[in-house]
Amino acid sequence: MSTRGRGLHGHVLDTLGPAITSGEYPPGSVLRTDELAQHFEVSRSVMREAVRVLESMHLVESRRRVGVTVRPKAEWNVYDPQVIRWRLAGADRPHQLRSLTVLRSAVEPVAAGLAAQHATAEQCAELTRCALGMVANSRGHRLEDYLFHDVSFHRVILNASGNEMFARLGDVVAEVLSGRTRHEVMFEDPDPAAVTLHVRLAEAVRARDAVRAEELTREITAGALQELDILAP
Amino acid sequence: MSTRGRGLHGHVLDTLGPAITSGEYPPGSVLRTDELAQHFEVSRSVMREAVRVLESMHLVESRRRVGVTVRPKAEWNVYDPQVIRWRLAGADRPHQLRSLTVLRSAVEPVAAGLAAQHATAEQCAELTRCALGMVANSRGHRLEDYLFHDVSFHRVILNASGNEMFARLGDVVAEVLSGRTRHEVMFEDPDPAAVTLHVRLAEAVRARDAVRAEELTREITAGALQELDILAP
DNA sequence: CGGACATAAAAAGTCAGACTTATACGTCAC
DNA sequence: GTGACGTATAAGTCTGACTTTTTATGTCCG
Repeated sequence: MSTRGRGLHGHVLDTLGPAITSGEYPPGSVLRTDELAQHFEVSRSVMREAVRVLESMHLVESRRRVGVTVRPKAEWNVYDPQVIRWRLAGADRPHQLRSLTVLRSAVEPVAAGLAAQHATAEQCAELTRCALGMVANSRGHRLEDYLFHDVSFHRVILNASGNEMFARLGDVVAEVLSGRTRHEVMFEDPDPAAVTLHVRLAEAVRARDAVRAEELTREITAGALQELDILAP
Repeated sequence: MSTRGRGLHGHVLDTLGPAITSGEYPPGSVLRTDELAQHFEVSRSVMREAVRVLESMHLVESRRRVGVTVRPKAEWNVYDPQVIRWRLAGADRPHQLRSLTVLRSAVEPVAAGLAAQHATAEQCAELTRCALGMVANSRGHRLEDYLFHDVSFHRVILNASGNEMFARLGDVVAEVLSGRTRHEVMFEDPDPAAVTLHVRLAEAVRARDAVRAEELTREITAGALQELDILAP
């Protein structure tokens, strides 16, 4: 999923990216292009392309006579979906998950308010469909199906906000929600209260009630934060 | 500023990036690596590195036997600082400015609330210093100095939130604020009400009053949005 | 002993050319 | 019309030689 046959440099990135974001090469580490090329058994040209990509993510800096140095974490492009995926797959997954959930709690309520103002009839319908799907799969350990509708729901909200910056967070939200059910232990059925909130949110958007939509979303994201505190206090 | 001597491929990006984000090569356009290399008078290896970077930003997709095709705008990594800069420098600057301001209005209030809880004594002091600097330069067309303190103020808030995702938006906010005074016409001195809000926000953070900090920031960002509506309704 | 300056080495950067591989597209047979 | 097949095309890869920049070293002179 992450690396479709993007060629050799993609394969290198799949190994080197996680190695850097996981701290295996801590900030300040110096890598040599030639050595890396040998290590990965690729040509220097391929290795250079990979380094260029890492450089564009501000993960590393390449300087003559010095080598490729890993940049401090604070400078990384942490909004790059690829970086997010690498970090979620690595050691500081819990930390990253919390950061992203806080981000959600800031963005989604505002997005929902805007969605209530700008959603098309089609988007309203889709929203209702997702909410119903969540209800239908909220019992009996149908976690995968529930997740699918949950993700779709939030994607529609973000898209309907009409703000491109919000819309592009759809993948992030999907990643966070998926992780919750797939990586973290999730034996029980989803919280019925959360399901109800989604249904009411769909109604609020359809009713063009921006204030209520925003407030309901605040409750949803507050729940997500609370859930994190329970899992990893 | 954007391109420190990043080598030839950096120069190519500085031309090709804006050309794509500005719509000069609309989505679906097909470019050929060889032709581009000739056009920019660089070797294919350099051109390939540039393409890889554009690919990592999801601006283009490179496929065998087809070429390098420009991806639809909806797939671009719009959080990439480089992409943001390119777009702010191009034709849809107003649109991008609005998107970013809406993003600010979602993120900054929550960040301020967290800052009130987590700011160190040093950060509180820095915040007060910035606020005072804004006051001191709020009259007499000292726009550049005012801007400097304004940007610093918001950076400190975002950093003090303790959330890395928020912290990384410091550059974006800086870009938006700078643009407001430097690109958009800004004859008059800043709104005294806004200055007061910043002073009160610094106080709220120092007093650890998260609710008030959040509310004050909401007023600040609401003002920024309103300002946009006046300039480009 | 110490600072200025020249020198050398190291690593990234650049280029050119040959070769490989995947794939879109056209052709031909059925 | 449909399917199999061949071919042309453009990206992908590799290699080796060369250039450029930056840093470390070492020497000479004060």
